[in-house]
Amino acid sequence: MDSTATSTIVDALTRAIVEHRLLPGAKLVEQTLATQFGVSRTLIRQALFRLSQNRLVRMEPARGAFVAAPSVAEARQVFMVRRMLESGLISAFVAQASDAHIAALQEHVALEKAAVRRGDIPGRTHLLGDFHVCMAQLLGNDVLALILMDLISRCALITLLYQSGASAEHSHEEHEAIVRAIAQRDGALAQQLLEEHLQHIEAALTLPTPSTTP
Amino acid sequence: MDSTATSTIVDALTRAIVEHRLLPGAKLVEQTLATQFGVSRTLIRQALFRLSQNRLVRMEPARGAFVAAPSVAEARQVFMVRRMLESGLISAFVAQASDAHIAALQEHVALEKAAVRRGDIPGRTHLLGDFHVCMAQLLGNDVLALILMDLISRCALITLLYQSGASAEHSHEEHEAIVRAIAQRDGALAQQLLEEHLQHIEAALTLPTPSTTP
DNA sequence: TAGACCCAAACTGTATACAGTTTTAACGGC
DNA sequence: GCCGTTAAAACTGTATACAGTTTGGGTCTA
Repeated sequence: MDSTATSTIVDALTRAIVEHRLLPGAKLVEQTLATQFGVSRTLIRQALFRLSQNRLVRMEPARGAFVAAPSVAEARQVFMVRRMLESGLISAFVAQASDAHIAALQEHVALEKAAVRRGDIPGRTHLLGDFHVCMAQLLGNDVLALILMDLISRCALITLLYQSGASAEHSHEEHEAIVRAIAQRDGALAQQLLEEHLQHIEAALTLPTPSTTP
Repeated sequence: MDSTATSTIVDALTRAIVEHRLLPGAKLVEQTLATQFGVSRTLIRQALFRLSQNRLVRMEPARGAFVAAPSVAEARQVFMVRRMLESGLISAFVAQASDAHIAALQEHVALEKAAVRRGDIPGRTHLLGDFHVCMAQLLGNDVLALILMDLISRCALITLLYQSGASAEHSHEEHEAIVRAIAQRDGALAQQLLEEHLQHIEAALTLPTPSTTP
């Protein structure tokens, strides 16, 4: 594996979920997806199993697969893990990154700015999350990058459920500040800004809106 | 999902790999496993897919599933992530844990001692790894616990490949020291001991032994 | 009219069948 | 005796079939 057929389906469904085209709680009927993708239920099931390991979908025995709706408790746990990983990551990055790595990160933030400016919501959602993965990849730590990718995908669901939108520009500005601190090789400041950044995101999810929970 | 039939197979194979009854590089033939477990290939494939997401098995297209043999580079990445997670975990644990939580951890270390004393190699391998997961569970952070569980399973493969055994007693003693520091609510000492503990484990894998790599 | 029961349609869970690839081993040439 | 070729056996990848469960509606009764 993984025979890329399954991976294609996983990627398509992941994008659909992360970009909020499939909403939490939505049922994912296997036969429907199978005909949509032009494959048999076998491959759809494989994809759904993978997504359920990422916690992007939840599978109930004999009832089927649903887009996950993380609880507030789970959301707090995800953010706690992100803080642990990313505060370690950013100090390692400041310590080890070359000028080229920093330039790549600045390039990424420029892409963010463009997406935010042109109102490209799916694009900016993706880029704002990928910022954090980017550092791990530039450091060459694929293990960390994959774990962060999963956590950030889950955060896309979390922000959809609990966050009162319009914080995209804010996140982007904080990314810019973090990169400036990195470029000045100020590890302590970068770490502090990042932790504040994550706390800002998490602070917005205090209110469990009873809207999309069936 | 997950219909427990698959989970049973996943757990059995995970134990077999982590306890070194299935060695890195070993081929996992689907039909053979299917007859052994008394199910069809369908469920075996589901289990193998899940294990390949945990990086305990590696799947090659059209060639099949093999017990994973992590590279030294991957091993270092795993340990880096573990350091990030566990240093944050232990300081949170010291800050938040109740006396009952600490007692539970002491209980766990006592189980370790018993397993080490009676030479129960599978048992001690499992318990020594679970020590780290235990703290996350006691803290109530299931997200963290699951991630750590995966990482520690991979470490079982890594130590088998690169470590010159007989460090089990050493690991156990370090666990005891860590728990003592926690019981005294000395967060800084506990964190320092834990980081030294992880560095001791990682330090043993400098030499890529060319034995089990086919 | 409201509620309980029952049946049919839909869906999931598992097994099996079939196609395509890889592996293995036998055979013939050098 | 050794290596390249080839054919058969074995194995993986995908689709389909079948059994068991859930779901929704319709009817009958109070």
